[in-house]
Amino acid sequence: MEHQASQESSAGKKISDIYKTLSETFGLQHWWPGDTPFEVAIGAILTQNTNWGNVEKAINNLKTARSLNAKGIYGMAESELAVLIRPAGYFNIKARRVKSFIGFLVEDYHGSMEKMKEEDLRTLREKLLEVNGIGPETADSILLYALEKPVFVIDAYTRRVLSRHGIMDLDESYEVFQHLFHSSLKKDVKYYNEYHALFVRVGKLYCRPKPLCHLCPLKDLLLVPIP
DNA sequence: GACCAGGCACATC
DNA sequence: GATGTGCATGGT
Repeated sequence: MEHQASQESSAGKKISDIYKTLSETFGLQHWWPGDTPFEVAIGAILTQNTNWGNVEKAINNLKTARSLNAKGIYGMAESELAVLIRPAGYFNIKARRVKSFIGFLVEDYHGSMEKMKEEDLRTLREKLLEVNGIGPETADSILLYALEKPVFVIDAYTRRVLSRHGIMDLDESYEVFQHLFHSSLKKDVKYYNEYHALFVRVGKLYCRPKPLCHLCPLKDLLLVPIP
């Protein structure tokens, strides 16, 4: 028990150190790109396993069609939506997922992200996870970036960075990764927002499947040999 | 042409 | 519970 606690706090310190180095290196990230909570939520679904540049094209198509709102998408055929979001890839799957989310938004919150924001956090997260096409990362992205709830988002880059530092196993569960952040850091929306954005920034540059650790600003914090 | 991208659901063992 | 597979466009 004592051993576990000291392990956890040492991992916790590394979590704080990594944030410090990343923020000093890269500065503010200004995430999430999106004009409204609704746009951020749709973007969270569209960006699943997809480059953000492609998502922007899809979002722009929705804007041009004056359909980037709950009513617009609710009244649209799934096939029509698929055509608009085509650049985001997996367009048939994502059209269904966006439709599922809109259905939930309309039925439970009258189509209002403001109303959704008033929901109890734990309840809302569970309900989001029930929606087809919304898994833990998408749910938490919506909670943090659209609704400003203090929930840490775990993504592929976060997993890779932590596993390469020997802090976590790559295939550890989402919840275990998330718990490490929740237990180590002050529960603060701006902090969580910035930290996750920094993971994506450093990950894109240096922590891809083929890593460039020798160039990474985190290399001095590595406690394991550089691959 | 290969590799990668801010995942998820579903089938199967 | 672990592991494998389909989904698809567009940039490097």
